[in-house]
Amino acid sequence: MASTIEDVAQVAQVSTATVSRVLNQPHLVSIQTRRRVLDAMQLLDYKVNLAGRHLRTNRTRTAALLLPGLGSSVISRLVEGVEDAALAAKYALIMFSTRHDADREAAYIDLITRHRLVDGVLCVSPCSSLENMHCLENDGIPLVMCNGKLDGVASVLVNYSDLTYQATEYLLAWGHQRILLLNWTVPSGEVPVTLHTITHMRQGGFRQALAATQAVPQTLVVDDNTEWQAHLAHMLRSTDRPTAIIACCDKLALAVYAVCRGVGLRIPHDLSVIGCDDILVAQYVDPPLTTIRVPAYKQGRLAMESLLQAMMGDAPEEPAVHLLKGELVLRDSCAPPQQL
Amino acid sequence: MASTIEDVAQVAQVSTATVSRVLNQPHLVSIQTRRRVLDAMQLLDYKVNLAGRHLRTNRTRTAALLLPGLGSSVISRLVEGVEDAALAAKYALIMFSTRHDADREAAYIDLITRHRLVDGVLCVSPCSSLENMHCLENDGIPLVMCNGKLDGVASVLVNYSDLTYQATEYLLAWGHQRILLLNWTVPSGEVPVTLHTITHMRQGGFRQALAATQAVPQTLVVDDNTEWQAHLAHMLRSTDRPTAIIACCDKLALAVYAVCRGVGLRIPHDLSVIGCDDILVAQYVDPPLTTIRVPAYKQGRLAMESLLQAMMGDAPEEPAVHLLKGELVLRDSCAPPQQL
DNA sequence: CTGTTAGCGCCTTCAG
DNA sequence: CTGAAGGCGCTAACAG
Repeated sequence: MASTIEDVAQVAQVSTATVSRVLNQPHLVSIQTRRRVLDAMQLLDYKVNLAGRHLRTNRTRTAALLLPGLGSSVISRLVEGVEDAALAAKYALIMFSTRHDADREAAYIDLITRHRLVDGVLCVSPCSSLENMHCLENDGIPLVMCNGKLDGVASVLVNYSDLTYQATEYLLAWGHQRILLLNWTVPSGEVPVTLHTITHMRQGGFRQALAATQAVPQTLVVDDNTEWQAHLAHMLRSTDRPTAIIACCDKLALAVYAVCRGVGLRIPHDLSVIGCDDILVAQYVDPPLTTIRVPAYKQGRLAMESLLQAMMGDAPEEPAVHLLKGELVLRDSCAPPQQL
Repeated sequence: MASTIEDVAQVAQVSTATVSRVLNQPHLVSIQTRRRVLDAMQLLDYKVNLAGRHLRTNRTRTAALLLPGLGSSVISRLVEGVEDAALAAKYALIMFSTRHDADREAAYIDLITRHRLVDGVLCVSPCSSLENMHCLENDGIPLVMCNGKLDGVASVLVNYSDLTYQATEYLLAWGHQRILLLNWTVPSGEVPVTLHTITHMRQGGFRQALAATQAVPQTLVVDDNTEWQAHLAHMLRSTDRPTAIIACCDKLALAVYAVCRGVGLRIPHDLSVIGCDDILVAQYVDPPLTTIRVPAYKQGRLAMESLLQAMMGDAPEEPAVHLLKGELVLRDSCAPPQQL
């Protein structure tokens, strides 16, 4: 059916070793021979059989990409970075999206380790337990993380701590005293703190900025369901309501917009709002949303490059940890607090 | 290093053939032997080497997923459907996102065909030329398309024609006479019409709905750049401006919101707007956006199931073409046209 | 620069 | 129900 190097060798009147060399170390083959081999390949419409190569080399040139989910613009840009780096090195990507489900993530990791179908794993915002990650470690499969940190594992982090600090400072500078942080819930169970860096970094930066002031940090935890919206509406109706909100993503920030309309508060006059991610529509809404922009593409690219290094075998002794900067994008959703 | 079936066979005191059977046709092995083999596997922490299996079976149990891009909620739900179907059948997915770039898509297809690294290809909203697709066909690699149609190729389509028809009817029923369709541009070059089904279906449904009326169909083509926004602003300032707009996605619809604010028109009083995709924020904006919701998860699931069938070898004679229904989600962005 | 050779790990007939 | 044996396509020594 499909032609093999043997067929090519026969047509080109050379040995299979030479054909293989043309494929992998062309500089070791004389121009004339190379030409003959390439012609034969074209003639036979030859295609390398990767299974054979993988079996022989014991490497698949494939990496697994473990994502928390798709459909977020940040993730998608991150993936583009990963993809570009992988393709430049001729690596393929097998994708798994866990949809923020720890069980699913565990199942995927099990699948990966049980089948040895990849040379390395790139894990973005891991949500499952520590054991799973160590499972990979122990198997000697190179691992790099984005937005998560584990001892001895290379990772590329965005400094959400500093960004949230900046956002909070920005609001403080405008005189806000009652600022609310709208943050994700941390999955329950004995999940290691180190994994959930974003949520904790955010919290940390927020607290740190407020520590030097009289302002009291308020936090509202957001679950999957929509109860938090009713809760927020209730808070916003009270007399000592927050005058500013920092949301952990733009979608949430825009949900706050809707809650405000329901309650009769106007942004930014009655309430300042800061989002995160800088999604496209953030600039279209009324008022345009002040938000945090994150170097997602760069993050993905760096992470993949780091993983490639590890897969190539020349991993640095001390696993690298990158900490990337983001920026606050000022638009019109913040203003001084109203005098009550 | 890693243990093989040979190691397992030795420990379990059986032949490698038996170990292989335990892996693939356990019912052919006696309970006792099976037990012994499984114990040995556990003891040795045995993992199948897929490369060996692939080489032997000449199948990789892997499918390629060719996406136009990530970061759209529709795509992400579609991918979830694909993923669920694939995993249920124990197939892995290799992902490629073309970012609406025909060259990139062609490169990916070349990669796929040149390496034979997948058993089948699932192509979503293809953007490159016909040849590439036939390239796959000719290679005998099973192919299924989403939102694109090619002769002899199975596909799963959403009936955007009908949906746009419905949306137009809805606006007509409210008395609109000057309706504008905001549609994507069709890539230039000798790109086959059959590929760009969504764009054309939309156009078709729109024209069809207006054909029975005196209303004149207007279309504005949206490019990657933002010039169209200035153009739209200009149109909206004219005396015979459109009184309603159908946008080909919610992001665009929300961009229209912003243009309206710039021009001083109010939605829905001065202008009715209908979007497409029902992104999360569509319900948060002011006014909540009337939009088209599409069964993306189901589409992905069906497409993958269809591809699995083909990869299993029992493809139907006549490649299946599914046509899925969507629905119009009524919110508050439409109203009767203002009396001028 | 090129050829010979020996497997990589697995599945699958064919016998028993 | 189980075992023996061959080979899938490729690469990497080792010779020449």
